[in-house]
Amino acid sequence: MMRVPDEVDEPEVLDAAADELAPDGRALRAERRRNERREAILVAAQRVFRDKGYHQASVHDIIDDARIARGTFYLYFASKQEVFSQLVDEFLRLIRTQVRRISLEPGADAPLDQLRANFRRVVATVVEHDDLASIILRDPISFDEDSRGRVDHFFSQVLDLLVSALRMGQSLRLVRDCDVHMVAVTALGGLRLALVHMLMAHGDDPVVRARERAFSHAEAVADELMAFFLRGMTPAPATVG
Amino acid sequence: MMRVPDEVDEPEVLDAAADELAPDGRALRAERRRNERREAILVAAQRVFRDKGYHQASVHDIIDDARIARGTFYLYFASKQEVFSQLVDEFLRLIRTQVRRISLEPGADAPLDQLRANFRRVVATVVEHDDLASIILRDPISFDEDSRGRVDHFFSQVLDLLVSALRMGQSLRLVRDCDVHMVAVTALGGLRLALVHMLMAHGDDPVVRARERAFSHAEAVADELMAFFLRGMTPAPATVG
Amino acid sequence: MMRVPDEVDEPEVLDAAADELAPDGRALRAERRRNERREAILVAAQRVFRDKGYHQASVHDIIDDARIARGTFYLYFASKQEVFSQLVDEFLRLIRTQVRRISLEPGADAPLDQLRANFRRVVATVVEHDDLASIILRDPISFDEDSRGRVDHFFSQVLDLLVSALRMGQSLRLVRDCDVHMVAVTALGGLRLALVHMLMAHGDDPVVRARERAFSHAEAVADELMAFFLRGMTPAPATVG
Amino acid sequence: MMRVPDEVDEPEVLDAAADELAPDGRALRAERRRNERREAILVAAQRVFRDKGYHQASVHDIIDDARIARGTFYLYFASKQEVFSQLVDEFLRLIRTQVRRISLEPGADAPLDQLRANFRRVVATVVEHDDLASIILRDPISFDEDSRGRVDHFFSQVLDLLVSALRMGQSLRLVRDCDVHMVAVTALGGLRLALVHMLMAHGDDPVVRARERAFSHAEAVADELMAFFLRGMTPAPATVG
DNA sequence: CATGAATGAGCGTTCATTCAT
DNA sequence: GATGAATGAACGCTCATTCAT
Repeated sequence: MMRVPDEVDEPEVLDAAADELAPDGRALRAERRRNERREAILVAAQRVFRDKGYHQASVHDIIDDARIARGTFYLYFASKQEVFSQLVDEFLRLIRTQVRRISLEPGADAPLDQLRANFRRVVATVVEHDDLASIILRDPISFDEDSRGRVDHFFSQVLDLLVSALRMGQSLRLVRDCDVHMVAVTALGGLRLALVHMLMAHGDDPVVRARERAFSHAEAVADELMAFFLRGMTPAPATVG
Repeated sequence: MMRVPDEVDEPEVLDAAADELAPDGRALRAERRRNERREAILVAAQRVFRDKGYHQASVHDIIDDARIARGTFYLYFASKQEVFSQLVDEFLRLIRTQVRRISLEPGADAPLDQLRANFRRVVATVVEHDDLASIILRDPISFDEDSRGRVDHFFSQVLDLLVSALRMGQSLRLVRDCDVHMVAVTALGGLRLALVHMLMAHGDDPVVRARERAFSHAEAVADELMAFFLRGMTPAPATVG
Repeated sequence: MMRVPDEVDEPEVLDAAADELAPDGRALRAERRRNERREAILVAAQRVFRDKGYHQASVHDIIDDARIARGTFYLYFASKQEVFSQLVDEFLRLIRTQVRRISLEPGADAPLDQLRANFRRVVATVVEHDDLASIILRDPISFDEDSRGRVDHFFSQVLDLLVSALRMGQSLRLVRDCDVHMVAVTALGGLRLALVHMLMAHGDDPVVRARERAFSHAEAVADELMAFFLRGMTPAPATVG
Repeated sequence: MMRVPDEVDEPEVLDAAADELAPDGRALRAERRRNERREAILVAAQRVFRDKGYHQASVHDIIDDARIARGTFYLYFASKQEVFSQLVDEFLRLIRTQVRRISLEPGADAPLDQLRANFRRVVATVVEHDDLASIILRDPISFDEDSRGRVDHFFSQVLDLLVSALRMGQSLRLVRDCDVHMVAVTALGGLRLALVHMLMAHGDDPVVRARERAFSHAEAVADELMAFFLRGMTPAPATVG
């Protein structure tokens, strides 16, 4: 989380410098202010989209929350669609960086440990970025067409990942004989709804929090999910995991 | 104001009587046409709501699809909300009639057979009413408030049912020690997404149908779902189911 | 009020007979039913227009009240405007027949007695036809253009009558030196609002009836109006009236 | 998250301060333009409501008259009802400030002089705000429910005022024995219609102006009204007024 | 003759986007 | 760069009138 501001921003600063030839503190500050403003709009939009969904959210809601003028919004984003699209992309990027292919290299951790680590990272990321996650875990029917496409594509990538993992598991005799596509879909659905409930457990409404307290501990959610996926409901001992 | 009593009113009385006691072909046909039209609007609305969600669907879309005038829509339904609400209610009713509590009476079928029968009935109903099911399986954030309430209530009833079934299973040593709420939520999420994919497998787009062909056989879906819920992914033999 | 039905309707019956050449009981009854139906619609329309005004009243309200089908309404009247127009005309005709020019012929009653008789007849007619009167006493801004024109014309005729009566009164030294047009307008306005309150006193709302009980006796209203118009508020004795 | 405190925010603070403490010409001009626009809409709405009444007037009429876009109307007023309501309230306020209770204090003017002053002020206000007055003098049946309530309440207050004034007049032997409620209503009705005709005399239609030229001089109208109310039509000398 | 289903222009209102200041 | 007034297409809904039965 700690970062040295100047280094990260440098490339942008250089671009700006090219315009002026003599970059002084003013340009730097202007650039930084621009980024802050942009970020503030994204944060406001996050809250609004989480609460209302894409179509029901209005630009009015966003600029109200961000305390900026209507026109200012359009200085930073070309449209309501664009700001939503960027939020979606940011979250997809976040999740993608948390999921790593399971390595079967000799020195690697046990596959199930790698799987558990993936689960835990995803769950932690969802909790950390709860607003974004709430948006993406929704049915994309309520998105604009572009974002719907990207989210659908993301989840189909996730499914592909799961399917290939299951196939590998089957070849290793770690996974039983089953329709891997169906199992992948079902597991993803279970994961998604469990994550939604976990977000409720971290929400503001105390009644909902109480109802969903089973989901309040993120790591426990991750582990219980894994246990369920691996062993189902029955008490027969699973030798793995 | 004084009037000589005469037979002036008789024909009317007879007419009215004829209307009520012996409806002729005309009235019958009118009634049937009315019902057909109403049904046609419901079907059109189903398609539109399935494709766009509640808020994004416009009355214009529905009347275009149904090929009727604006006013005609309002002859049959008081509002866009009402037609949506009726679709939602109809589907919830359909599903509720297909799910039966598992009986532990001496003469009853084995609990797992009863469970499997429930699964199969639900899956079959979903396939049979694919448009309605597509609507209800969505995130209710895109519904009107009333319908959202009813759907949320329905799914929370389903969860309650699952939780109590799991508890009973635990007391019978049929279900392992686990967080029943979390398992119930995860199973429901898995079921829901699997049903969504099954609906894709029954849709019109041949590309999608090919991709989802694993879900094309409804009964197989039901059975595989049950197997996954009961035994998870691992090959350890489950003695039950 | 008592009338022999057959005689009054005869001319119309003959018309119908011309069509058929052999008028039997059927044609007679049909004609009578037609008139009754027409009258029923007018009565229903009266109630509706009284309660809602012209533009706010809908054809739906009228056919609901008359318990007929939409189409039936248009069999008897070409439009909502026409039925309103006929109600207006009927009331104007009623009032016109009650107001008679004051005669100065040697054998005639005293002018003030004639005037009082006019007042009383008008007030009695308004009470008797309270629904119609309620409609016409309203501001004609809420009428259709045609009816507004006719009502405006009617009241301007009334004003002309008043003005000429006042001029005559002045020539007879019965009326003081004043702007007769202004006095006529003011008197008419007073009369109209008093009549409106009298109608309230005859309405259904018991609270309103109680508030307006000063207006409950029609003849007293007529006499008090005349007294006010002739003598104003001051106690100076008027030798006339 | 760690940030080196710097002067990044200062310019904003200064800007904000400049906005609030020393509004420049731009802000002032914007404010003025805003008020002008708002006023223009009110004026257009006045004309439209005067010509058509509340229900028959459409937002389309108003924005056409004001030569603005649909959306612009709703920038300044929340609804058609609100703009009407504001016009009504403004006029009621105007009139209320012109009517003062008659003082019987030793040093006060003669009661009849105070009464005449009230009449003249009201008449002058009506002439000055002819459009608003035209609206309010109409039958409130054509208003929205809220405004109808306020106007009805206003006129019932006026009646109460008249009734109590008449009662006081009776106790002072300045008013003859009569039904004060009925006299009050009749006087109010006379006043209202006289004002309506006075507004016609100040309207644009030259034919109407000619017909109503008796009402063209506002003060004369006020005085003639008072004379009529006090003395009626008869020539018997009234010692008062 | 009576019916009531069907029509579509019109209503009041919202909101994403533009642009002069 | 920031503003917010202005825009107008689109929304859900109403209602006077028509017409096949």
